[in-house]
Amino acid sequence: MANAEARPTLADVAAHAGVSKSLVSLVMRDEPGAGPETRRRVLQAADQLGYHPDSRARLLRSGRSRLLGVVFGIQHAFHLDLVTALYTAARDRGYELALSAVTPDRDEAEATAGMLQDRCEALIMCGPRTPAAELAKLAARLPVIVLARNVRVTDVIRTADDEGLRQAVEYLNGLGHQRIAHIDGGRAPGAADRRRGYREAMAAHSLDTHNRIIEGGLSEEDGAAAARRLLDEGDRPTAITVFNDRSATGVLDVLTRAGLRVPEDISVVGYDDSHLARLAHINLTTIAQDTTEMTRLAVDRAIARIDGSELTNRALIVAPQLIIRGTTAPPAA
Amino acid sequence: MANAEARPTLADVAAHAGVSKSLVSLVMRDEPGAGPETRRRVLQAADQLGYHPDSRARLLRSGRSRLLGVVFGIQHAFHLDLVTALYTAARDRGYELALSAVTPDRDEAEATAGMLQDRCEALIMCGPRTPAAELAKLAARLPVIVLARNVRVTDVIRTADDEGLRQAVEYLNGLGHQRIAHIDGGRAPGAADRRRGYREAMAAHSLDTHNRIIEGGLSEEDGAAAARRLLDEGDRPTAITVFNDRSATGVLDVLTRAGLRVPEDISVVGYDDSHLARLAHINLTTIAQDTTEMTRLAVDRAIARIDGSELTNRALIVAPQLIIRGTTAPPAA
DNA sequence: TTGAAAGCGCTAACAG
DNA sequence: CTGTTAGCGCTTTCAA
Repeated sequence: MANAEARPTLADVAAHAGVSKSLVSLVMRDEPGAGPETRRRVLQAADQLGYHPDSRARLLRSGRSRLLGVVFGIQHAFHLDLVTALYTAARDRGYELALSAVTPDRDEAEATAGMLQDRCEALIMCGPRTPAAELAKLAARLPVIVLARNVRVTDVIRTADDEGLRQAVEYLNGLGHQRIAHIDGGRAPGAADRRRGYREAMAAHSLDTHNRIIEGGLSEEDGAAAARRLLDEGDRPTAITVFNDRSATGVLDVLTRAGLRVPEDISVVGYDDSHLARLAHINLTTIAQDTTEMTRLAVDRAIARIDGSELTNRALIVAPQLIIRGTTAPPAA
Repeated sequence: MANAEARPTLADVAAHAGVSKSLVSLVMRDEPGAGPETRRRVLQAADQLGYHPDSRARLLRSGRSRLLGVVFGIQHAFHLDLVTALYTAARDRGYELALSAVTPDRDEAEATAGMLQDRCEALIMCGPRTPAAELAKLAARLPVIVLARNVRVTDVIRTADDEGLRQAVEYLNGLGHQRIAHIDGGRAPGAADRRRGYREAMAAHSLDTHNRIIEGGLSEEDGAAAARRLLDEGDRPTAITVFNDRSATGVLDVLTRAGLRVPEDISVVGYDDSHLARLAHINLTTIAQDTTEMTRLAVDRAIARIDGSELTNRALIVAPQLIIRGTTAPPAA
């Protein structure tokens, strides 16, 4: 239990096996260049001593870490989906992830600074709120890939959020809805594009007069508060598009408690297709962001930058997809 | 953008400032032993070159990383609360966190192995499902602290889960409830203790005949499914205690959809006091686990082990606390 | 207050 | 196939 005895080193193993350090190094990395008998002896010695290579020394020497830093918000359901997919994407390309969370007590600057210490080869930031100027400074130090936010100063992988809201509005209008409201995301990344998509789609279908944007946010409470305001105001819409699934959950709850049936009395469309939306008891119609594709692109782009490729196309836009579930239906006659 | 130019090193800064590496080293670490003028020159040189110390080399040399590894489930709301609090607790003691997530595509063994590479000085595991024998092996390599699970082979910080359920049952019985059911957590860490606490409390209040344990789990869907079964069976209880808040959310939803009013028709008590429970629109009565205290103890214990203290008391048990919110009331007359 | 030198544990050349 | 020799970038003695 008291693992006080200093950890064995390469040299210890070499001595124990009666070979040179180089051989041990080769064997530990599974590189060719050592005889089978030597290999066996080395592995046995390592096992006996309980040897485990020191990654810091290894990385210091080889100059590479094959480590991608990821900054994400621990409160954001969608970020968690991104992180989940990033692990898979990174592993497929032979990289590891170093996570740094933004929490109520740990802001984005702190989370980012933590990553820079760790000699990550690139930094992937989920929906960062850091000002563009700061991002630019960062990008001068190491490749930075921004996920799910629209900026100009770094590589960006994002969903065509305006298109997403257009799909939602078109679908609802196709069902027969006209009074379609939008509970927005305030100043959150992506919110502006989604608002614009909503407005443009309403205009395209000559529904301008029914335009109704309520200030929301990204949490359940933001959605709930906005829904309450919407109900208070009277002239209830027959359908609501919401900034994200999390906020939509709050909206659904307020509607239900107010005695409204979803979707019979009112339809609701979320955004993200986070795991929340897929839950059987929520079963939310939503606009899916393709996290698999986004994270694959993000990792590929990070690696390309690490490898020093000269790339011009800094923004990669992924198509959203409407996922029809149980919270939408034609308006009551 | 092309940050191809090799990163500046200590030596570069030293040359640029016209001093020795040692001085630069001191200055960069804010250690005493350098003249004010020298200090200024060094800092200026570092700034000009855009120098940032290489933590790998630094740690390699100084032998310490002041890094605590944390393994957690990205799907578990409560783990996210723990991680949030761990960041704060670790920072207070001068340590940093290295996160490794368990995802649907990345099991606990993989998440753990990732941490071992990183030369963390100790490992904190949130509700691990790794068998005790494996945990013991791990603990032979480095100090391991287990949070929120009851095992014998490592240090453990956990809530008195049986006591938590006793509080819930007593409170409900005090309100006048007798038919109190428990939707359990199956094989999840902590589930057995909570079941036992429920049974013992029911017995203590001579409610044995009303004992009713429904198999649940830790997700919303588990709770929803269990609630459906409960409703189908008839002889509805007047109150339900649920394994955790997340599952309770699913329970609430099924009850509401079935036309039952909470708490007028039926009371619900969750567990964890995760942020879910606190949301205005959920407002769930629950048993709080004191994450602040638990993580503080976990970090303290980790550091004590790192420092080689001989400690005997391996299990630290934290008291749970009933948080009364809006999902509980006396049973209908 | 400053500098020179030795090495942390490892990998990468190169010789044998 | 194997061993020797240099360092990676930094901290840490120890002397000046």
